Amino acid sequence: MRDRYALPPLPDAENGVVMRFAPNPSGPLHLGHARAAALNDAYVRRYGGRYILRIEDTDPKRVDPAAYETVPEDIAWLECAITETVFQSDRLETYYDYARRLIERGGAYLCTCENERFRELRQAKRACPCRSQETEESLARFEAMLAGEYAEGEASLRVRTDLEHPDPALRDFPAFRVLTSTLHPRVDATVYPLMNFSVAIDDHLLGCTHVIRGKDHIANTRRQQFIYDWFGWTPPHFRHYGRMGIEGVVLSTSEMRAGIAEGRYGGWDDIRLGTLRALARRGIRPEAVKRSMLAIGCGETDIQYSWENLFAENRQLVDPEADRLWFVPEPVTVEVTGAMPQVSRPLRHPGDPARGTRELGFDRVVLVPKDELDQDVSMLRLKDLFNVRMGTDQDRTRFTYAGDDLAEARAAHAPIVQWLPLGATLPCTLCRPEGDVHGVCEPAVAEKVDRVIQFERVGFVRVDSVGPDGVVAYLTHR
RNA sequence: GCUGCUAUAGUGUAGUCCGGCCAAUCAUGUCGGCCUUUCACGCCGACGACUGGGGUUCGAAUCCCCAUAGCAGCACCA
Repeated sequence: MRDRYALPPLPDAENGVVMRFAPNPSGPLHLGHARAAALNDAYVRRYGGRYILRIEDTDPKRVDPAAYETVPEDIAWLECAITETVFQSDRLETYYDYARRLIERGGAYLCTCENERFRELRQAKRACPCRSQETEESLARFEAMLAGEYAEGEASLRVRTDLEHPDPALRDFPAFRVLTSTLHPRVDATVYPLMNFSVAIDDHLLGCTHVIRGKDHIANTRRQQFIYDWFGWTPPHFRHYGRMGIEGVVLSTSEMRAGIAEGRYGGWDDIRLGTLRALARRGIRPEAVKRSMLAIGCGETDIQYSWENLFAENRQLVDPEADRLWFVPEPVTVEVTGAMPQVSRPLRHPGDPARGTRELGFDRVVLVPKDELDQDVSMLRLKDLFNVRMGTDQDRTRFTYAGDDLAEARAAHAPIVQWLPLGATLPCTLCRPEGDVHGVCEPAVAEKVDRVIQFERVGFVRVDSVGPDGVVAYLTHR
């Protein structure tokens, strides 16, 4: 039987691979990044080799300095087997050097045409005047560009491709531009390579054998091919997967940033966001994220992924480990008559009795979920305690002890309900994407900060914090 | 508009290269049942798809053509 997480084999991979995950440091990583990171990671683990984290920070306008911290953190959380980290901003001299070599080979020229003018010419499949310049002149003008003799927008180094190419996007695309209006947080530069140039140079120099990335890069792959051709290099094997959306979630860093700035979201780990930090905060395991991404694979079809699939992966991981505890949402105080004080000892985990029990003392008054009282039943089973008959006394619900026999409760189709003693509880807020629920929980929940537990009959939650106002927990999923 | 890619159940996915073993795989979901002092887990069962139309062929999810739909690119972003 086929492994659900198995990926198709890669060509020429038998002797190991060199792959890379190359994000733009513009913010924390999200599910979209996770797909690329997980796919590449899985192949490196399968074939052995190197896995490069390459920070693509050649556009200072798109660099968020904080991301130099958050991106490696996020990738570590995802447990990807990164073997080395490379910053493109450290490699500017290398790119300049290869630019000179490309010019010498006749593969690039320095263009000083106005943008709009160039676009018109390109559309018409016509060469711009700069295209015919001598190699020497291109070289000299490129040095002048590096020396700061051109202002922003005045010059760019273009790769000589094919003016007749049916796709105008591939005709003489730019490789370098001048950028002085925005300072780079890490380096002092005025000339930056464009993505297609730095990526082609780096993939070759770092020895990348296979590249897996989104299909939004298909045109870039063709552009990069021209660079490989000029240098006589063999390109890596490429594979492009389709666009992925997730129901109800924004996977755009800029949109998330705007939402945070406007106060619509509490931060990058707001549980309504698709960032890895938000998933972590909800109690989604990195392994569940990776498995989901591997199950999706690298098909070229666009997909609308469903949370259900991710949740199912996570539930499988979390269920055997999560201790069971009780949370009573919207608690109602009810007096129980006819029963002696006693101690109930529910199991910490029904599948693993060895983990022991916790103690809940019953003494006349209990807190039960409000919703349970609205049901059209006359009998209730207080879980791990006894049966009660529901009655009312002056508009208030009252319980009367109705025996210990579980079979009787089943026969009467009595709901089995979690409860808590009046005294020994902690206030608890359960945060869900649809809104918060207030209630009380067992005091033992306070020992579970940062862990995923199951609130029985409610769902899995991650205990986020314990403060003076009680416990804050996030609903992971049911 | 131009250039290109893709199209299997509610969702994701296998099968498509090399046509028959596919009345189409697996997971998830929904419903029902069993188990159970949780509405969880586990187990059993049911539901549910080859975008449409032509063609080639003894035979098409698979090959060809057309249509339709979606997506990507057409940035001095990555």
